[in-house]
Amino acid sequence: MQQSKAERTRAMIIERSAALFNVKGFAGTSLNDILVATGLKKGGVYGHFNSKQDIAVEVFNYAYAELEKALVAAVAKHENSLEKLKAILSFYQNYSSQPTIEGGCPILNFSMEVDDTNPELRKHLLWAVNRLLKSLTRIIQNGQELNEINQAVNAEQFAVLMYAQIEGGIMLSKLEGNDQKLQLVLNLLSNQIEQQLPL
Amino acid sequence: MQQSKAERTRAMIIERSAALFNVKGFAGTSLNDILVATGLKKGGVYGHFNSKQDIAVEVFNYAYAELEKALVAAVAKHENSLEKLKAILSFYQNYSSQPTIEGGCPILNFSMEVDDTNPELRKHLLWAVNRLLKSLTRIIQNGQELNEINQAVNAEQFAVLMYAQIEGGIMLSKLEGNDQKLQLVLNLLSNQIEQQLPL
DNA sequence: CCTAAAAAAGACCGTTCGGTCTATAAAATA
DNA sequence: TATTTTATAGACCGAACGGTCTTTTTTAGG
Repeated sequence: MQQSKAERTRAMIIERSAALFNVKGFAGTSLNDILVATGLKKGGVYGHFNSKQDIAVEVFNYAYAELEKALVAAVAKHENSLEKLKAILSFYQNYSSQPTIEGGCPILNFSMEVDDTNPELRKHLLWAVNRLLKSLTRIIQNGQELNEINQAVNAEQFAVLMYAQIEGGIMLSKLEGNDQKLQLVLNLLSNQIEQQLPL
Repeated sequence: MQQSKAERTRAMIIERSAALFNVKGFAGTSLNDILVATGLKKGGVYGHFNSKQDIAVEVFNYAYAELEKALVAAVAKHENSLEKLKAILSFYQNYSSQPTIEGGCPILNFSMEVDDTNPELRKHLLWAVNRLLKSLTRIIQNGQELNEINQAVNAEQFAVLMYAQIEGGIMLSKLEGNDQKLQLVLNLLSNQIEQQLPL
């Protein structure tokens, strides 16, 4: 047994709490919700964390890591840069019905509540969104270096556009309760990729 | 004095509470926040509303109405359909620095918290987002009827794309604390309009 | 198996939560 | 201006909030 009991319990608390925060938000998730989800009592939880805020930070980091892991896995299956970008779209095709964490995109969910009110969590959000945008930009830039993608394209701009569209699509789908709008946005994005990126 | 005291006070409560809910969210806004913002005591507020939930619903309707009013005013200045669409982009250029209600787009803000947990408020959100998308679609369709916009364009699809991009841009700008990303998205959207919509 | 260390239980804390109700104050009407 | 109606204050409620601390239980090492 490599992992200590404490480490396992701590990880369990984060995993079980992730869906709570992602669905109900920071203010909407109570300590009692966490106790119910984990089966622990207050003493058991506060032995591993100092505050609800601390749990939320760890939960976001975990939720983002899961998202990134899934994205990296989807992208890694392909060699060609355009295929990599398409793989990201494919990943999001199933996303609203099978998100990595219940409730949908953690960046979107956390950012709407947190930006104005919670500077610590905001730091982590900024880190995550920049990391995602940089990875996206890098895929496009690599494609340009390998002569798979048109040099005239502004990689950073296209990455932002792509990301904004996906998040907007997720928001609409979440609100409407079906993935219709997200599928539409992803299809249109796929067209944009095919029309604008190739040499 | 046409408006009764009650009507004025009720309106005042909604207006003063709008920024609270829009910034801190439903769960994050307490009754006490509302009392401080309005200068009233509980008796004074609960004489006009039955619950915090009721206030939130009225606040959202008010916030959406303000947004729509501003959008309609911006669009009405132009005759040409393409100009109308560009006017919407211009409106959002100043949006993150000067939103109609503090906190940014009420649809985005409310939808992220509410969809999973608050069916009554969700109804109003769906109504608002559909109304906005229909108006956008209608502008494009009118442009097609007047031979200002290419018939080959799918009006509904373009409206969704445009809306998703704008909301995604707002989200990024809100998170980053500056309107850089929103400006970028709006510029790219402007290019898309110029390249795809004309005859 | 025994014991020291670690983890979890659960009682307890003050505060704040959303909401109710009665008494008072203010506004509208006659 | 007198009176009735309406609006607001403010005390009050039980429940839930996030968080602390002592005691008990469990885990792990010798």
